[in-house]
Amino acid sequence: MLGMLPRAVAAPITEAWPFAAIPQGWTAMKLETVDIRQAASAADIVYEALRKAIIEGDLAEGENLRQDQIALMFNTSRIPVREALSRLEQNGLITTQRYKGAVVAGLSIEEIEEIFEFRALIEAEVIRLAVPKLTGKTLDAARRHCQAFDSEANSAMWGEINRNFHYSLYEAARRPYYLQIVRASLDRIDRYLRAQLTLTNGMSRARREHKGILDACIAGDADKAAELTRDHILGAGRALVTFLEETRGRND
Amino acid sequence: MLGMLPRAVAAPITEAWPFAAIPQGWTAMKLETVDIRQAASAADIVYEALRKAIIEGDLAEGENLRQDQIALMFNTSRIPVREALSRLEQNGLITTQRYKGAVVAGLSIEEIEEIFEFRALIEAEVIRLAVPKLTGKTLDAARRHCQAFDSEANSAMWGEINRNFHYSLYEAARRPYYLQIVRASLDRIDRYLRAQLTLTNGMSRARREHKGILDACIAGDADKAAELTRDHILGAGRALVTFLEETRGRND
DNA sequence: AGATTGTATATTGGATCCGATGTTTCTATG
DNA sequence: CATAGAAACATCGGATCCAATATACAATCT
Repeated sequence: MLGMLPRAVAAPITEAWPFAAIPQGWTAMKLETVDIRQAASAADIVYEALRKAIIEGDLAEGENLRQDQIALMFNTSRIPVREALSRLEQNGLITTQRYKGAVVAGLSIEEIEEIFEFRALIEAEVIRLAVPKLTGKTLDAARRHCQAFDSEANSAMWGEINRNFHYSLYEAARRPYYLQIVRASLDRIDRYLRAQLTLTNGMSRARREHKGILDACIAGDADKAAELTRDHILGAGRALVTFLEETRGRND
Repeated sequence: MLGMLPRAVAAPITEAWPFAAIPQGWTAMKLETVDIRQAASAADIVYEALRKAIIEGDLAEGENLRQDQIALMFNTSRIPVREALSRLEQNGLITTQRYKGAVVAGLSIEEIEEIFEFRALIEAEVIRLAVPKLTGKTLDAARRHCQAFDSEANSAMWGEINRNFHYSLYEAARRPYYLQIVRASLDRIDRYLRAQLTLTNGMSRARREHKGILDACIAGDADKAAELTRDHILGAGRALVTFLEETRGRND
């Protein structure tokens, strides 16, 4: 499996990670979180690692991304790094300027509001399509993910658990294109959500609403599950916006 | 303006285009269709040109895309070409395999159905949001695009006119993220739509439905405009699917 | 002193070269 | 003559080198 990749890139997985070469603030990025076996090229690894680091908030908004530094980190040349950065820009996660470099993209409050509105529309529809196709197995998985909220104390994992819960239900809709869009939308705002969830106590409400959605799914009530999902997302969006308005000014 | 770009890439615009270097079947691709001034790099130009060629059907489904051939076409090296191909793959327009190359991605009938269903959901909502914000100016523009259907005999232009009509209304919603998604969705299925429109006489119905949507917009009836848009897209999807089922088998 | 210009450094985008691997063709042998 | 193995060819991903440009800072002029 690993042999499929250039050795220089795969090496950090098994050997010691060259932390000394990493610029300040970068040590939090862990390559172990990237599934090497699914990567076809070094650019895939760099892309996935950077994407994770951005959506998890390890790379702060506005942080400079220097090609040669990243190349050094991944023990590769700048070519795969550029390809990864180009893809990240395509997805709106970073912005680049010629001869000046790339920075992690920030979102204005208006943009965040739009994305939540959009997510509410899509995800409500996805769950409506999913409910009639739910099996006992997928419901069990959703139940487990729902309970994982209660047992997980590490707030850094909440974002991941949140995704797992929703996706476990969404998968049943068998709409890969919808899910791809949902994933991209969540990527954009995930780090803001994580910050808000850990700093405020928005988790208790999320737990309650998740239980409600799950119950509607178990009852087979597609319309109710859709409405609850819609309210859940819009409510989370409103909470996030008020949180951000306190943190930063209205114009940002 | 042009000076912002490496000379070798910008050259074909003003000087003679090296058609001799282009492999067979490629002469239909015209660089003039790409707005050079908005491109920050050669990769942007290659990306836009290939994207246009794919969505307009100039590059057939399954067609091989060789890096060095494309690089020859654009009078550049393979590096920007690879970046462009990587971005196209991210958007699902092509698929690549190591050491084997890239091919224009094809969609199964199920995937096409899903995308139309998705578009109906999003675009209906976009027009619902747009109607209250429509001004006389944007309505005039939409009216002009709607009439352009009647006067345009060149069927190759219908796809472009269709986009212009819908987008002129959608813009008023002031939802850039929605529009970005709409654009990406349309990119995926546009070439199939174009083929179907020119080979069947689906244009008359499209004309009629466009007029209905426009009238609802003029009347300020957001719900009706949304419903008509939804029906318009779903109807076009059904027509396309039956067309494709006749052309190819159900499994493809 | 402040503004302006010139130079050194940093950083990006692109070209060329190289190694790895898939594909095709040709030859040798049963 | 058919088939298996080898060799030539094609193609891709990555590394290294080079050109263009932005920024920072020092030197110079008013």
